[in-house]
Amino acid sequence: MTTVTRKSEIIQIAAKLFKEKGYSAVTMRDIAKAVGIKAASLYNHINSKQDILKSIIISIAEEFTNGMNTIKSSNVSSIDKLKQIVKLHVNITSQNTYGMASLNNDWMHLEGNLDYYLDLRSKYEEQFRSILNEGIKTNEIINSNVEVMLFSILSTLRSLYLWIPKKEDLNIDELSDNLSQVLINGINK
Amino acid sequence: MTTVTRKSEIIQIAAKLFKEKGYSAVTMRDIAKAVGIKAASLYNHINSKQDILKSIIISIAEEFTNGMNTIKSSNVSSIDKLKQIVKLHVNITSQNTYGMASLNNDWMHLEGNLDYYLDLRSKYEEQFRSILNEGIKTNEIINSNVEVMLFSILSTLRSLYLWIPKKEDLNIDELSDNLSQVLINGINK
DNA sequence: CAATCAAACTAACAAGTGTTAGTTAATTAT
DNA sequence: ATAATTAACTAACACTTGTTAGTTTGATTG
Repeated sequence: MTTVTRKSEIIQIAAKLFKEKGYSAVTMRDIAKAVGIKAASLYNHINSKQDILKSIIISIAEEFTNGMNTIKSSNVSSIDKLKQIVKLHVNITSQNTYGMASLNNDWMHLEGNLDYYLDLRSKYEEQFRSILNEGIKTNEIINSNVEVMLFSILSTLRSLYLWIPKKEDLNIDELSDNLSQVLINGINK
Repeated sequence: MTTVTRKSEIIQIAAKLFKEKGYSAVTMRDIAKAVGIKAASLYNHINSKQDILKSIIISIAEEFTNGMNTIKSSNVSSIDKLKQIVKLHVNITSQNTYGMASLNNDWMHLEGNLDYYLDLRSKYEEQFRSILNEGIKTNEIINSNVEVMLFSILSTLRSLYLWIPKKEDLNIDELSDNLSQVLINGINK
């Protein structure tokens, strides 16, 4: 049984505001008003504004790290690993579009955990890159510029938080399949 | 002869700071210090912080609108139009990576020109969409989910500002060709 | 019933915010 | 040479910022 604490409620509401205006433009009074209490009362539940940001970003970053580790060590083709990465992004993003906005746009405002976040991110990209390289070696993937392929796919996946909320009646599996199709096979007939 | 005015210098420096920390987190004193003067002196050249943001974003948005209009009315295949759109993004972004960051991340902080910006953006997307639909009709493009294709390509192009600065010895034409290849034909062998 | 505690409140703080007013020195135009 | 302009400065403003201290209220527990 997962109890919805007041703290988690505050963090969720803050994430929504952060998505709309960015971390720096959102004040503690903004968050308090959205929660329905006074700014000072927030401190009965959270330590600081910075701590809210950390709670939002780090947990998601670790989800991605864990997901990537699982995929990396799974015994399937490189193309199938890419499809699983797409699924990973669609799943995490659809469950927390607000948080994904903070992760994408406000990571530089992390104070005590910036190095840790950057470390997770660069390792994630490195594992992604090595999956592409392996696919080239096994002749599954075209021998083109790896950085361009990585950039192209990752940019799309990282922007999902902007597009998923627009889709009413979202079918996660259908979206994942569509995305994989377009990202892997292109749009050319 | 294009004279580099003090005003344009301030706007360029501000854009760089906006890219690093976002509009709201950058203070007039930050900008002044980077320029090498006092905050109050900025007002001899610009009207307000908001005006700096407007100068950065609107000019770029209009560049995209003009480029898209030209492409839309050109007499080439849909695939070639897409290649031209890729070129348009690479060209504009490589000339102003700082400004592109503001356009992507700080557009919501536009005060007097938000509606105008949103109008340009939605019309741009609409024209992009119609090029894809035409390509489907002429059998150049797969008859898959248009929104997913649009989202996928546009997300990649909009993220270029993050990746272009990392490439030393950037070859614009080579990057455009590589990107077109990946976006249109995918990475599958 | 008394004691405890969680979670709200009011009031205030020190620091930082964008911006204005007024001044000064150096350059340019008449 | 004098006037006008440009672009810097100092000082200050009204307001907002994140946060702390101390208090009150209502529910829960012994």
